[in-house]
Amino acid sequence: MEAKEISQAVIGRLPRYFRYLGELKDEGVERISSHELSERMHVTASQIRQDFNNFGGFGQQGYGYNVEYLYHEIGRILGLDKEHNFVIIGAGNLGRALGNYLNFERRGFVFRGIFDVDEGLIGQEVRGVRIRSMEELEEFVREEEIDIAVLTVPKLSAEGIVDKLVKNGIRAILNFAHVDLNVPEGVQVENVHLSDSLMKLSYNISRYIRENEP
Amino acid sequence: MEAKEISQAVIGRLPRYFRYLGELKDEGVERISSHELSERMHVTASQIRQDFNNFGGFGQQGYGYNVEYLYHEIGRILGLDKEHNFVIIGAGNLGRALGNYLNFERRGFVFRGIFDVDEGLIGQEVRGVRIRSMEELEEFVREEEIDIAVLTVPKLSAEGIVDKLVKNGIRAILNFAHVDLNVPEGVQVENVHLSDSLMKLSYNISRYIRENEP
DNA sequence: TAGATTGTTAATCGATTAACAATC
DNA sequence: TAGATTGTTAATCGATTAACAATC
Repeated sequence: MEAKEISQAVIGRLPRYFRYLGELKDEGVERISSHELSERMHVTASQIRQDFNNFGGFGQQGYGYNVEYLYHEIGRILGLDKEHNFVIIGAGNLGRALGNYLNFERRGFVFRGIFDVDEGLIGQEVRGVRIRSMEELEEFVREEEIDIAVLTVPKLSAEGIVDKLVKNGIRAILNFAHVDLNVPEGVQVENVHLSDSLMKLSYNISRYIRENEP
Repeated sequence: MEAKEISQAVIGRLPRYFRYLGELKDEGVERISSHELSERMHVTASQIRQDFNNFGGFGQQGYGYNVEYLYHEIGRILGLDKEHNFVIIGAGNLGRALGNYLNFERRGFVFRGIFDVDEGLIGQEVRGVRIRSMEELEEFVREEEIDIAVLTVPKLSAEGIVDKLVKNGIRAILNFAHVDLNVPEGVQVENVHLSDSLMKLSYNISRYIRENEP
């Protein structure tokens, strides 16, 4: 069924569908047509139907989609029915904030460990998880079957840490370090480059001013 | 010169070019061809030339591109030659961490204020900036000519705050709240939806396992 | 000048939208 | 059954890549 390659453009839209369907579910909505959903999400009904049909038919002609069922199915497609153990590497301001913020246990993401090189931080706790020495990282990732590493370290140390993670079986990295990571295929990377986001905003501000406030 | 509309796909690549050119500059590299840059960045030389040519010819036949000049020009295109005042709204863990982390003064992004509803936080400082009451937000944005708001508040309060920001002339929002913001055209939004990023990783992990570890 | 490499046009590829027959 | 809406094929649009003449 799920044989042919799905484009990342489609994957990138799944979490948003999942969020809207969750809201509909909470509102007690039982069924929804691609047209109604398209109005709510500001995308075309055609795209919605194409996207869903990448994974097989979830709807019913003349009826639409059952919200509860579709919500559940998209969650399953996203792999949210499985648990994912994650660690945070770098217990600076951002790393500790994410430890408190990434509270996605109900989505199956379990915060298992946090690491830093700074002796002063080691032993402190973040949401009940003890900050460990970087020395323990490799064994921990291997033994505790960590899938995902959230990387909040300076760019210069990133590459070395990534090598260690890869060597010990990491499957994915959420990268906040401002470098492009080199990983073998099979290791997934999502970059969160906040300065890039700010620069895009800056460009679009300038463009808007140039075009509309001459 | 910069008349025709540039696609967001191109804009999205500019910060990365900017970063690589900055590195080349720091390495003392004087000139680079689209082919050399393509090898370094793992994109096609053709795309590089097309992208740059959206903004006019920066290169020279038979020579390539002057690194220093191109770096400077892309910075200018991104609007980094202008100052952008920003505030952070929500002084929770994430907001405070970003106050310390978004240290982009040298890129022209100036941290001017941080706001929260929590009486206990008001008066504390984040990188020398005092946490203010949300009551002061509207006047501050208006009087201090704030361009950019970094939004780290619970999703339920996001929409109300966005209205206030828009009313007082905000130009762009970096949105960490897990909702789609409704803004008039002319207000730029970049979303940083960390749970969406985790879900994409989850999907790609599942897919890789399904296809390669049957 | 000869060689290199851009700027730019043309070809290809992929993603989005439109249309409609199938069917609930 | 008639009406509604999907699933899917076809048409369009836009973005990427290839090719090459222009030119430094």
